Amino acid sequence: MKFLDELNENQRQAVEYVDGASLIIAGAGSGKTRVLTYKIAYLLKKGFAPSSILALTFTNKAAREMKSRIAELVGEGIAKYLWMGTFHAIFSRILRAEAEKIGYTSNFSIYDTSDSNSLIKSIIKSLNLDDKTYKPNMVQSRISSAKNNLITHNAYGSHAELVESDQYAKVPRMHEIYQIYTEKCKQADAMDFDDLLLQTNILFRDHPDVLQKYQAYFKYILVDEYQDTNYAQYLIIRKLSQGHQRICVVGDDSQSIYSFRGANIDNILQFRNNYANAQIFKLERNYRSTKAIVSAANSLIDKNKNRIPKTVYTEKDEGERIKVLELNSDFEEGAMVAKFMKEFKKDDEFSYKDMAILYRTNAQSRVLEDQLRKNAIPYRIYGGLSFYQRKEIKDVIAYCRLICNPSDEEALKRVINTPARGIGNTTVNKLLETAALHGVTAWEVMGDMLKYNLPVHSGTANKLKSFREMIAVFMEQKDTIDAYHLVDAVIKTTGLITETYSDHSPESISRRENIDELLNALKDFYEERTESGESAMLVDFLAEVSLLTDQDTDNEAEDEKITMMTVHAAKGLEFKLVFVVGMEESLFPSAFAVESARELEEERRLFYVAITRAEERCFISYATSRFRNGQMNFSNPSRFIKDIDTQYLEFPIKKSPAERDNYYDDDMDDFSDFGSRRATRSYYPKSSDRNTSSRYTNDSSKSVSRLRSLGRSQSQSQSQSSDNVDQPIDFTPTIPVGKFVKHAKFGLGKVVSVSMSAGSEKVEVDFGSAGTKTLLLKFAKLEVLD
DNA sequence: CTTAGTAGGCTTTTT
DNA sequence: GCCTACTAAG
Repeated sequence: MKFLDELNENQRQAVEYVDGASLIIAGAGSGKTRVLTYKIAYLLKKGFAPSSILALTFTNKAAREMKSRIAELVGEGIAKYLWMGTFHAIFSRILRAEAEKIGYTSNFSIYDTSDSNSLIKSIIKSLNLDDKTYKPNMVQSRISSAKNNLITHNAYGSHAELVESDQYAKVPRMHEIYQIYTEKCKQADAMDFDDLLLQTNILFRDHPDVLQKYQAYFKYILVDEYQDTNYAQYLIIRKLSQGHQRICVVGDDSQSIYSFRGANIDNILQFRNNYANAQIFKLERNYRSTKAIVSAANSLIDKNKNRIPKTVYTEKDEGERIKVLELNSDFEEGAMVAKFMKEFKKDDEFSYKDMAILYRTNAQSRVLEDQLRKNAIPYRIYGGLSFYQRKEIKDVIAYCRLICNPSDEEALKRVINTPARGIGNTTVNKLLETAALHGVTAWEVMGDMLKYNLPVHSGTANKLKSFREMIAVFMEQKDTIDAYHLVDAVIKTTGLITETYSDHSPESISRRENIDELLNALKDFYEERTESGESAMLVDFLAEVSLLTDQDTDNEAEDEKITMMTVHAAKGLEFKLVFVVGMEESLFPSAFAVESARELEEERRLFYVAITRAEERCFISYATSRFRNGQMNFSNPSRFIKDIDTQYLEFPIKKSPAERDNYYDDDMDDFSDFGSRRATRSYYPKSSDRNTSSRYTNDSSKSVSRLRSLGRSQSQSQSQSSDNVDQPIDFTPTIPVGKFVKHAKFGLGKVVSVSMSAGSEKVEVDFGSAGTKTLLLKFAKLEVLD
């Protein structure tokens, strides 16, 4: 087979082993996707029918890309029969086919995170619980992690550990909430994202015949990004592969960064224990980065204890060392990054599309953005609110959901008064209460308000009636009119778009654009489906759209723009030049992670992911002060910088005072420039830019507040910099970080950070149970202990 | 019932 | 600082 020649020895062995379970440990940049695609092509050549191969990925995008690459190897006609998709997409398909076996209809709705959240809120309220104690988000994540670990609401109550933990967290009625939540979902014929995996497990557990059917059907199973699977996913594929053991999982334990979403790194670490005769293949040759970058990353990840031993190497040139930058503030950090980018561009070393800024949190993007705009550097920000999470889009989808599934209470709640039609909260609550009282859906109550004694005035009753009639018309049409034309009618009839015509605010314009974009997507959907002879009805569209995210829509990497995104979002991508910014304690690693060794290791892996995105050059920067949550914070360089072997680092660039002054000059220039922000946006004309609408709409207010903060921080950093001119930034603190100190009131504590503030030394001390306090050294009487 | 104003909250987020 | 989600007045 010709394409096997394009693989190295390890890759080829991994591809050719098809007789039993195998684990492919694929280091960063080791050609993982290539191995996976070639392996599938190999399986096809070996005689496996495409429809007998199940390949699971974590994003639709990954699935689509892999499918098209396989199509190039074996032809579209064959590739299209592969079962390739995300866990959620594939198993929702199976669940729809088998729905009635587990008490659902095949049209079940999929509740997204905000639907779940809203449902949980209403449950907490109905139980008369305090939502300060029972925080909806907390409840939601508890339920989610229970589901990820396949603990049903029945099992929850008898799970000693969970019950105890709930007692401890002062939320003893968690179990009850979970139970009602489950019932409500079922009543609404709705599954949340976690249900798609949980219910698949329930289906396989309670219906051995169904399991057997799929076991026999899927003759080879492949899983990508295996390090990020959770227990529910692990068990599904374990059950499916039980008989033949023809399963191949691919992943890199060093890049496991999604434990907060339930991913369990033990799945990959314990693979050999779970699959007795598993073969392990290690892809250790990196084709992406220079030696300096690979070595630096290796020395970093080596500090993690919990990992599968491997040594990533590269045959590329040594390359430049990683440059570490120290700045006085987040503003200067942005300015410095912009400056470097401009220089690289000017020297023709890199073009903008080869550059990326990676950060730990989305909130960091603002300052960077300002600096880039100031320097006329075009950028694209990834992350933030996705297209499908925008209000107007969710409204349209909610109408669709209601039309296909009248039991969908969350959809009903969302659209019943959107746009405003005089059905307010009081009415909606009465409606829902009456429905609950009679054990029927709100939709049924609306159908016969007299029968259910709905306590509303005749005017309100008429409004409910006409709303119901409007929806009922669409319900009758949903099987005869295609999705595109139906949704078009929905948007017009319901008045969703009408209200955006009346005013010409940027909000309205952006909302209308988004709705138009959705309609375009629908049109494409309709045309593609019609062409291939597939059904293009509303239910078909909904089945797909509920599992779609923003990651799937865009792909204009060709644009000459730099990329800005969180490190999480950057996984799987590569750039010639990478800036990893905000390498500070409490930010990266996140303050949430420093308590636990396990979480700290995950943060280190995250940093590993960040560095290994770089092909040629990598910069790491930290600021000694930063605006966070509206106030100035002082911080120390991240401990992770110390984890990198210094021989691969180039240590701080000390800025000359003159150079520093330049930043302020730049800032001043910008004051006159702010009014032209709108014009600046023409750098980024594509409406598919994420956040377009939110940024757009708040533009003026934001620039005003931003201006204010700019002015404030400037005076602050200026006074600080004048301190620093005669007092170098790396002053020797009176009490070094890490020292134990004793405070009269707070007791024993440990120095977390030391910084200069307006000429005085400021220490941050962790007093354990008394909390972390920031103290000015000249006031706080601290006793230094050895 | 709608709206404007304010209090609280806050990592990461492949589905 | 910025966003959301709830509360008080129209």
